[in-house]
Amino acid sequence: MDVKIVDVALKAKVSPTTVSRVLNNNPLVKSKTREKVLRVIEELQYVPNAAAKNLRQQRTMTIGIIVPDVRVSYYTDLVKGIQTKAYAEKYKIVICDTNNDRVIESEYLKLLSDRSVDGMILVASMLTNSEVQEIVDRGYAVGVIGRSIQNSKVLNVHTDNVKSAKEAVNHLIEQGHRDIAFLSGYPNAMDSYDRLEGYIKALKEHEIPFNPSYVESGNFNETGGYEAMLRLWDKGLKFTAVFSANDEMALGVYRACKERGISIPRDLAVVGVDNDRVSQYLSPTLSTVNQPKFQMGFTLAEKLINRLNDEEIEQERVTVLESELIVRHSSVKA
Amino acid sequence: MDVKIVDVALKAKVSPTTVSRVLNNNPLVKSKTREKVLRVIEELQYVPNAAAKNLRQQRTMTIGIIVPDVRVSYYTDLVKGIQTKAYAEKYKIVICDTNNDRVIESEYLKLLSDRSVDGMILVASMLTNSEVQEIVDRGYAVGVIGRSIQNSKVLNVHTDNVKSAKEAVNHLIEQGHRDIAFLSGYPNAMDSYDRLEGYIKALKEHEIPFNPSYVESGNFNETGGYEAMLRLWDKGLKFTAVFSANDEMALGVYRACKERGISIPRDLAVVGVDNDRVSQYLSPTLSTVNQPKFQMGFTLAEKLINRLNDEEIEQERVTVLESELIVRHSSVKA
DNA sequence: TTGTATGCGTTATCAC
DNA sequence: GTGATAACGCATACAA
Repeated sequence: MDVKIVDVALKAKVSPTTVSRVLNNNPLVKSKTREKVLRVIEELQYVPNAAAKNLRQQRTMTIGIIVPDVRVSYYTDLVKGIQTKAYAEKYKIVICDTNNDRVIESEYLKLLSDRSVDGMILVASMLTNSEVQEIVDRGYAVGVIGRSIQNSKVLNVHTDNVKSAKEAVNHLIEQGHRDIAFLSGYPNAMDSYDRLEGYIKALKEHEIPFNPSYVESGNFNETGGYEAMLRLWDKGLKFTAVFSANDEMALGVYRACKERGISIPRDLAVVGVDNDRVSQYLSPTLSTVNQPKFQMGFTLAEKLINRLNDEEIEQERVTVLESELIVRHSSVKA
Repeated sequence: MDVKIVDVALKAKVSPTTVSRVLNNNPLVKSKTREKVLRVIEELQYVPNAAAKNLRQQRTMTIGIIVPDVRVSYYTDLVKGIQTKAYAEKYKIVICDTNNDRVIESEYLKLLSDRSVDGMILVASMLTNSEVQEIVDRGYAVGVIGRSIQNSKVLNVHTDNVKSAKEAVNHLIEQGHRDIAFLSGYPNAMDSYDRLEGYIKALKEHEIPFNPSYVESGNFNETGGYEAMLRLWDKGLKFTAVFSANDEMALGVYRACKERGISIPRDLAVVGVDNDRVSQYLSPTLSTVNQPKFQMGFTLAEKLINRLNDEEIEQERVTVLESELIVRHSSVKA
């Protein structure tokens, strides 16, 4: 089988312990010995066995990430941020794609709770609080993005969704709109909830009555956004603008409009959230609230790793990053 | 620490061996014993330790995937296919994003060669043949997408790139174009090479002389495509159509055209490859060669897993799947 | 500065 | 049907 530490030890005429010390940069080793060992390691192409190391050290230097769908650029931008930090800190990442399925998500959680990861990052998770709680209780470091959690240990990074949603809706109102629909995401997603709150606040401030009929859920995905639009129209509602809780659903809005011959922004103004990569390629380009996705992932990974390295760093459990409205063509009449 | 197999054994008044048998569905166990053990496992919320299991069994039920950039939908569609099959077969996946950097890719390869995975899938790899060879020699099952490899053991899935490139260029010629530029990807990528070949063949068949000046490399990414276009124009070349070896680079073409006030398809016809998700949202919509990305990933994972389960299944080392030209608006004048 | 002995938690082998 | 024991490959406590 593979070459192992004793093979190196024998050839270098030292003990396995010494080889281990060299591998782990223990400064006690005499530099001459170190060189000799390193030479043999090179010669034999020795690579330490991960399973043995993990078992012995009770840690795997691996972070698990559970995301709804790796094809959605919002999630992959987060992943990219996470993995950039993880890589810099010598951590590996395991990615689990739940396909937007809460059952699969539960199974993955179980799968990861076999100590194959040291910590987990749950993105837009649909798990129950008690499921998350249990993982924390088992001693895993946990971070979440896109959901709230009542646990005082779970790390979290988000933007001020209430504020940015308010800004987005204010922008629409300033463009002269008063009948504004809202497409929400998963009901239990914090992001979704907060954006609804911002939407309502903006209306209130302009003394526009809030009508719940104008709110439809699109589950954060393209198809959901498409179907939500059809439902809104089928109710016979009149509205001249729509605020979509994310850009993915806005894609569905575009599709629905195309089918029904409705012109954006002439007949319908659209604003999304995320600044998804696609949004700049749409026609018209989509006005949206930029989320610092890479930075969010990076920051959360940083905190998680700090905790794993149990450095006694004073760090906030929750980080709030800045988002900003990007006005493009979908919300401004020519 | 965690509850372990002996804790279960003690509480269930059996030996660890029996617990292990229950966990691994060994039929020898008396059903009454099995039930008792399962009850205790449930009570104690026991989850077997992965590292110990991996060490003992010399396998991890994990597949490593190395991709250039998880933000690119071509790659994530492949990943989705791989992970769907892997998940069904109880395999986990580790994803490594090289950020299009061959040095990082090498490091990841090293990282994964610590037996933390049983097999690897390399996507659009920039590794040398000998690097790949070494991994194979170490006993890892290896599959590749988007590169050729001289090794008789490496699994591969691809489409007929020569044929589909020829089709795409024929389509442009049929639209009346004779001066057609070609944007290639990485020089050593098989996909890139084959698409160039198809491009040349199509020209030859229509007795259009092949001029190497019309070929520029864009390294398969948006920026590369953009810069390649500028280089082509700066050479003072005249051409009315461009065939881009993938859709990502076509995005760069769109950007360059926008900047220079060149209208697609009126002044320049464009055809890409991949049927990237973005391509249908572009304006004009992008004509492209559809690649069955999900199926490619799925199929490769299937073969890899067959090999890992060392079933003596007779299977082809190389699979060729069908691709098809999708004509949209970027290549047809109104 | 280096080496010896032990154990991490599981499963495979063999005996009962 | 079930159990005792060894071994997977490494890092650590302790000894020298």
